[in-house]
Amino acid sequence: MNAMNKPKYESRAAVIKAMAHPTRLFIIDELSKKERCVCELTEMIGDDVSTVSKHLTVLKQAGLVEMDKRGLKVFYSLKTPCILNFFGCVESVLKSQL
Amino acid sequence: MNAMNKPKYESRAAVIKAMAHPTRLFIIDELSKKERCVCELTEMIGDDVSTVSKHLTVLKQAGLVEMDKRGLKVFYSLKTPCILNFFGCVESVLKSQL
DNA sequence: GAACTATTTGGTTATATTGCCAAATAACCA
DNA sequence: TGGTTATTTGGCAATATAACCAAATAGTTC
Repeated sequence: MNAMNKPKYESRAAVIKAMAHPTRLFIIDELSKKERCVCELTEMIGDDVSTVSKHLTVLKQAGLVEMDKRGLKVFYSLKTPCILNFFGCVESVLKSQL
Repeated sequence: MNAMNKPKYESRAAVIKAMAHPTRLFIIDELSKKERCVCELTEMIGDDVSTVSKHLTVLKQAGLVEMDKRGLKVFYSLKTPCILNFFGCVESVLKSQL
């Protein structure tokens, strides 16, 4: 017996998994204010550029951000602002923990 | 330079990570309809009971579900229904992928 | 074309997650 | 007490993730 529609939950999980990292949540928060190039995000985060670049790739693959190359720089922006509504709920989960 | 408030994003990521698995998303969906015992969820999912039990532990630790032991059975229920609002946004991300 | 800057890709290592089986625990019933 | 059912826990193997460094790529400028 398997009442679970796997593909449906697998595709949802892929999107949510892409958000499930502190650095990527920070990036989402930051991009909700304005677009940013990789160099700016790297400066703010303090990790190696290659690490930040890989996080951005994960977010892009999930369809959460999009990129725009202008000259040497690549600017990333938030594609789906509705995910921001979610953070309020996450905060309430955290508060209910205490 | 590190402009990222790490603890804030780490605690948020912990909650989101708990959701980031197809089986756990299914459980959340199911519990949004009504409480369920481990045996019912296991039957629907089709994995080993121990696997389902561990998924439930992850959700409980994150503060997303709560349990109520009655006799031999343990009933789990959704503690924070606001996370359901999020799935609509996830679906729109998936649609924008095509 | 050479030098420079910004970003991505490849490779390696360390750590975390998942799923199964077997064994332990807990509550019920005869 | 002994047997049965429901759930959790421990342990193991397979796989996935994350971070760093080094090297490759792409676009600019001289």
